[in-house]
Amino acid sequence: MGERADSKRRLILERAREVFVRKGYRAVTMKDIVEACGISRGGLYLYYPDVREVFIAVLRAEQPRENEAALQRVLVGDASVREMLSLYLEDRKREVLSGDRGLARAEFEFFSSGEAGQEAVHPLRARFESDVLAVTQLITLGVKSGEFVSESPEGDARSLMYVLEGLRAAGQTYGIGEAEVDREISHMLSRITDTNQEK
Amino acid sequence: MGERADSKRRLILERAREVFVRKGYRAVTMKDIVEACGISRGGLYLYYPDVREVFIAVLRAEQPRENEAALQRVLVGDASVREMLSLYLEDRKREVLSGDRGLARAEFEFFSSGEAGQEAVHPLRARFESDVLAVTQLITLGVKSGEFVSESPEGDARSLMYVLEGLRAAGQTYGIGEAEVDREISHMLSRITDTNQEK
Amino acid sequence: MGERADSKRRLILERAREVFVRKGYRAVTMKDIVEACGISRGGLYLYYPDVREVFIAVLRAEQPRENEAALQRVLVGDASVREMLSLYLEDRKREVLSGDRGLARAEFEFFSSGEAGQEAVHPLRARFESDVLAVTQLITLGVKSGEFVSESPEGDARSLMYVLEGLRAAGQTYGIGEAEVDREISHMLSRITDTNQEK
Amino acid sequence: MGERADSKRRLILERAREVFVRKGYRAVTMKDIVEACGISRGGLYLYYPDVREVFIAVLRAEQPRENEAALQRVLVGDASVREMLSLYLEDRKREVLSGDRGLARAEFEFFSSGEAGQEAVHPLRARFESDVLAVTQLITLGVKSGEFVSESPEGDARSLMYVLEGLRAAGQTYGIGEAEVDREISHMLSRITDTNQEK
DNA sequence: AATGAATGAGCCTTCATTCAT
DNA sequence: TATGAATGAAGGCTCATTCAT
Repeated sequence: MGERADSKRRLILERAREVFVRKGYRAVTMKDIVEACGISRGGLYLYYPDVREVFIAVLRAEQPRENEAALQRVLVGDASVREMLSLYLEDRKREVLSGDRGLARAEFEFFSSGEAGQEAVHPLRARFESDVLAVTQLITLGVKSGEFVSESPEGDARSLMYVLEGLRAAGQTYGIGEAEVDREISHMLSRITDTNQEK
Repeated sequence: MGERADSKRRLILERAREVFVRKGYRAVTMKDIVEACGISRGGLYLYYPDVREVFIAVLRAEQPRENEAALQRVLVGDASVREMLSLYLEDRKREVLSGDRGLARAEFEFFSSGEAGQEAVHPLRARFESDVLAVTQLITLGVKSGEFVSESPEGDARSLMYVLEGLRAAGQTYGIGEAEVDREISHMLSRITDTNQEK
Repeated sequence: MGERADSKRRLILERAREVFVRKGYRAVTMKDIVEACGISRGGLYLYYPDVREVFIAVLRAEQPRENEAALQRVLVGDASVREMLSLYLEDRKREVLSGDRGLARAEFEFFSSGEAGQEAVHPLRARFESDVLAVTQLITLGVKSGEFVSESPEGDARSLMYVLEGLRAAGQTYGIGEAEVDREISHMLSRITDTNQEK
Repeated sequence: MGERADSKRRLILERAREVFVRKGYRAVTMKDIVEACGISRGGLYLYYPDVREVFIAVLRAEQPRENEAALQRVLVGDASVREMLSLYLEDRKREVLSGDRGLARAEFEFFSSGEAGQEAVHPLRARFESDVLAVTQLITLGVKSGEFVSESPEGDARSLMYVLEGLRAAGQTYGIGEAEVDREISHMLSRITDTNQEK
């Protein structure tokens, strides 16, 4: 029961995820998902009543992936704080630049189309806040070690995150070049970097 | 002929614009547009072959409106530079908080859905750059008048714009409160206002 | 416009009527109607949004046919009152015995399935009352001419009608033979015919 | 085996009966029955191959219930013949007026939809004839006791039954009020009631 | 015997698009 | 130019029915 059904659910979510990554949210039909899963029309309806529910399930399944990502991605390793932040930002930069925005586009379409009820609102904000927290901690560590200068680590972290968010949005709409991303990141970093470290 | 056709085109674009504002891009059908315009199905096809072309035309018609907007919106008046920036930011804040993003949502859906060829890529970027320019000029003015402190007016303007972009994106997805918008804007402004900042 | 649309509507109702006669109400699909009309799927939806509406329209179109029927069917001719009543009863008898109950079955399914709102409730009762009235008048005439004996023409007419209704119902469910119909009709008639009855 | 199977069959028929009472015949799906029984899809198919067979089985199980009903309901008690007939008619009146027609609606749909083969035709006719018989006996008794006047007890019984059938049919389609039912019953009764008893 | 996951046929409904007028 | 009736493809959804376990 649970066994089989669970693995089927996993299969569906996995394949559906690929579809959402490829086509966004609005353009996805039950038929698309059915075909991606290699199951029958009725078979899919056995698990999810419509595209919306599939997407919400995909979002939910995404959370673990994300949660683990944020802090772990940043804090692991014996690198210096500066290097850790750089690594994190490299990651985000790649995300911004690559067409592979993962679910980002689908999420955006989903949330901006009013189909999102309340249930599905959390994951994205959770991810954002989790990243803010991670970066805040990094900056705090950096301030202690003398690598960074910040009167408000959380404020600076949050601004940085919003800039990244803005870069992502810009990248998704009108496209953005590596140079511009680098420039923005440098500019934001320069604010929390002791002027004497900057070379 | 040209006369008549032009005014018909204008009518279509005007009504279609309202539809796009209301429903975004993907959800809009030729039928929606036809009904909004009060013309016949065939009549619409006489001017535009599909939704995409209507939208592109709407975008093009939008540009003048935008271009005029940015600088004018900011530089008009005999207020102090500081007040002018505040006014502009108030504007953007309202935009972020209200669901009414004008064509923004439709544009986003359009550009992020791969349906945009090359032809129409400009408008959003153009608007962004136009705003960057306006704010850069404001900051430069402010530096001259001693109201602002900035080593790189354009860099600071751009960062500010990206934060606004990020706030908008966040607002569109998981929602955002006035307090948070205020906090972000204040934080960014404090960089170019606080005399002690850079030293 | 009206011209063309009206004739199309008439075509649809005519063909749909045949379908309802053949299959009743519940079993009829939009597809059935579409095929019976020889038009396209979308074409039907242009005129009626679902089976229910088609049926209601069929019912409405039926009324004139019916109204004209009742009295006319009975009172026309220069036959004696007795003969006129006999003719009418022959008619009903044929109706009871033949499987061809016209729309009766469909109407029954429609009204007994709760899908009938208020709008369409009238036709069946209207027809019944119209028939009651006709028969009442006949009996009254007969009493005057000395052919019939009745203390309450309307009461007798109504009872007769209910018996016919019962015969029809019986015929529709478990079937009924000509002999039984004849027997019932005779029995009811004997009440208003036999001079010795009431004494 | 037989044991277990029989009780399972009984369970199914019991629950299925409720479904048919509620939804009629045509609207009932195997799924409805499965859910009402709380058994598995496959489980139901083990006993009945389709809705039709379930319904026929329900009908068959209904007969005992009915047969016992008619005569018993009427002849039991030490009331006068007149009172016994009144009781029976009260019963029927309630049946006509209440929306709760038991299986009547489903039966009607079943028989009038051509899905009834020959096998299942009996129950309804059997019930009708059984009622005719009971009322015939009552009238005969009444004639003997001087309470009723009838030249043909069976003929009068049968007419009365058809009127009841007609009332039921009318009630099911266009609705009928208590006054009208009373009026009809009185009218029919007045025929077999000695004029001098009518006060 | 019993289960319930899976299948696929069938009907519903909406639109983009065409075309005769 | 303009109309809007008509078409048919596309996708949604529900069940009857089967079958491996």
